Amino acid sequence: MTISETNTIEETWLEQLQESGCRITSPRRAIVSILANSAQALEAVEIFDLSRSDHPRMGLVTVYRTLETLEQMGLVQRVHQSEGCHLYLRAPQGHKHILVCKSCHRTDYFSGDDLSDLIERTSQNSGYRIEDHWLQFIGLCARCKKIVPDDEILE
Amino acid sequence: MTISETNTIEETWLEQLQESGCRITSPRRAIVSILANSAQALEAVEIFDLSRSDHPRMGLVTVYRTLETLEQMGLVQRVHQSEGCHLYLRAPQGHKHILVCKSCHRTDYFSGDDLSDLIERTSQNSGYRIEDHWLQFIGLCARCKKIVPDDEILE
DNA sequence: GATATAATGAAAATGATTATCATTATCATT
DNA sequence: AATGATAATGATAATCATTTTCATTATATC
Repeated sequence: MTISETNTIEETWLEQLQESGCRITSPRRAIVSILANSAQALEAVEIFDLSRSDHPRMGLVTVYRTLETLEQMGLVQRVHQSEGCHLYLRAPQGHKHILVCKSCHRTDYFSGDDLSDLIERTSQNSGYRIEDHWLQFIGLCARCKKIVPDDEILE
Repeated sequence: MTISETNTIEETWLEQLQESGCRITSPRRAIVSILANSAQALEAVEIFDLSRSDHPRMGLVTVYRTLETLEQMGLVQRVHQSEGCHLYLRAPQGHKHILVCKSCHRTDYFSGDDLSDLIERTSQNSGYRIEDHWLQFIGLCARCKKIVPDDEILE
């Protein structure tokens, strides 16, 4: 009897790291594990704090370095905030756009837009070579919406 | 014979500042003058440097404070960059989206999209209350495109 | 198991932005 | 035009996120 192996995201990431010539180290395992399993966009320092429960010797610098590596490999993407630091999020397959809760940093994806026409048109009109775009919605998720009632003024 | 007064953006901004209960000071004049006349999104420190040619005693802190005031009044908007600091730009009338040159920070506006349907649909599907959105195109303007040829790999 | 070297983490540096606070300048009032 | 209340300024220091440096440690290969 063969036990069927379920490849978790985590394992896949570690394999990809290895294939890119990176060594598999325990700090990397810890960081990968957190990011691969979080539905929430996290700050570097949050990853640092979470990882230290299992891995007390973790350095914040290692978190930043690993994030950089994972981002370059396309496994993690940054989420931009209008203020403060970046958030980091497991990247979805294919290019999707993000919906971020500004209160709890929960993140969901949405699609259904197609910007390619607009990009084409805009680059023709402007003469720019458009290389990248951001489309990000910011708001309150269903849960946080309840805590902060509708009629309350938010800034 | 009456001389017709042309209200420059600059004068309009100063009036608006005054109407909001702010005092008109010479550092503010200098900062307003730079921002009202720039077609380019500027860093705080660039505004600082530019202003000191006329106003050598300018403080960087004053630049930040004035930017905050002008942003709150809707006269200036921030341009987000994936790395580094914010850029600040004279806000267009009405909500338009921005096209930023990542080389020279020249900025143009584009419109022609309508996200309201997508926002409506997405907020229904997700349960989020969407309060804000960013749509920003990043690339090379016509001028910088020439300097960096098409076939060169950019990162 | 030994070895080359990639990765780590402690400490310090950096760069953008914000807070503090004594001094200065503006503007409404005399 | 001078006065005075106080808004604004700017020098300095603080903060916060991130990066650099470098001696030490751990990994994958021989």
